[in-house]
Amino acid sequence: MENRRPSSRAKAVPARGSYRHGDLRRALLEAGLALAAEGGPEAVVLREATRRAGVAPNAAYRHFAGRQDLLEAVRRAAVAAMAEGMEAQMAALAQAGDAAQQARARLRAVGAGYLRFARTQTGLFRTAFGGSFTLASSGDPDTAGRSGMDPFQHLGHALDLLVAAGLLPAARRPGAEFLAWSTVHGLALLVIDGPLRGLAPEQVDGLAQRLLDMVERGL
Amino acid sequence: MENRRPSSRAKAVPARGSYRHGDLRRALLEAGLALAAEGGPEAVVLREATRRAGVAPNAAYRHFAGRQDLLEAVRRAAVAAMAEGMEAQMAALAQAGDAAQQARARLRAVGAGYLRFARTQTGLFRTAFGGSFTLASSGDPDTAGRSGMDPFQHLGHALDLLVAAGLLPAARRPGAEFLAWSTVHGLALLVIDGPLRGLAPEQVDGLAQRLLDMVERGL
DNA sequence: TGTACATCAGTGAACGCGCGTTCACTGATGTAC
DNA sequence: TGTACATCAGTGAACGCGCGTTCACTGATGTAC
Repeated sequence: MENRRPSSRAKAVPARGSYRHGDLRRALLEAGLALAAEGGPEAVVLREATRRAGVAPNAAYRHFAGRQDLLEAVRRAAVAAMAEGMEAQMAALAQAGDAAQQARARLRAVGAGYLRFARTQTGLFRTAFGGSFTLASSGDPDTAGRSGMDPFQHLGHALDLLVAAGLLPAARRPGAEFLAWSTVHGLALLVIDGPLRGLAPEQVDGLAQRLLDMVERGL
Repeated sequence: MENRRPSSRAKAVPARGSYRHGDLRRALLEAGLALAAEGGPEAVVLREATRRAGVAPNAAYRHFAGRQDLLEAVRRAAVAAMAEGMEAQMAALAQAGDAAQQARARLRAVGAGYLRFARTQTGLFRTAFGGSFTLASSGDPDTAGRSGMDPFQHLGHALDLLVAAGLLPAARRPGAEFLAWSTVHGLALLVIDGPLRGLAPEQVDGLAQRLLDMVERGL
């Protein structure tokens, strides 16, 4: 089952293979993601990524400007992974109920998806949102899930639906994403890095539900 | 104005001076705090602390087991500094109003103190609560402010007053500190490390007020 | 179809960096007699 | 009060570490003729 040489460009399946390695850029990115998943952003180490890709350390410089550049690419991919986690959570939603019920369920799914991702993919979460980070410029495909939306856009959309359903006064809509985000972000960090570290998943879920109740009531 | 030799133990003022340096442990701790204030926890570097104390690198090992031990001491001191920030915020409170008004004002002061500390002492905040951290064992004097309470105890106390004033159903009291903390912690991080980084202090205050409104209403 | 050439992905070796930490020491102090 | 001794805070030199990054290279590929 050895690789045949591509006649001109071929191999067909990967959009754009590179010459020697096949697709070193992708391999490095995936190694970086694995490192991030294992140990968070500071574990994304150039030399280790090249090691895992089976390549000399400096080969990375053909595809990334340096360590920082690789880390940034990994970060975007981690954000996209979070978006997909949220989408999975929303897909599991019942389609029943009126617009109001659906809007509320959607907002909760966004929050629950955030927390679930933080809990189950802690390394990636810390890479995406753990340290210094900025909002992706809207529409960056690297940070979007399958739906084409990034996590922040999902949150904004859920809040828009809440307004449309008459559950959130339009006057309170501006900036509401930051209030909701703060809340859930804070709990996520308390759970993964803070004093709530040891909590059983069910206990975390309980807290999360109360927190989301609080947001709904308070918003 | 040269130092006279102490006759037996003397120098009197510092509780327990060490022999050669005067009080190297304290000097290292303070250098560590300065480093943390400038660059957060990862800036707390043993060699640099000794450099600032004017001492050989390995001298630190007379007073700390190693880098981790120094960092931990710095962390506790940073937590205590936050407690004092909260206390300052509470001291500025009007004593007027009934118990209900006072209880609410107190909770807001705790939250506002937290956010203010995060904004004005970012490096120390990140050292205290930025990475992995655990709750101090209750009553640890190293993490307490002048009042003898640490930040978490201040929050708990404010919530107790809220219950006493009849503003928070006792049934909802258990775990409420984690909900309130999450909320404020999340906003703090969004402001210092996240997408809200560029915001003017007044805008942050505006968001903070809305957030605290939300907590009060939602709790 | 066949040969000469240009491209550029990956190589191999080496750098300087600052870090935390260990070792055997030295010399000012406090204490026993 | 005066001398001998023990203590132990701080010294000086050195370590190994893995990192990111640079250099001049090599050799498989794609392309021009």
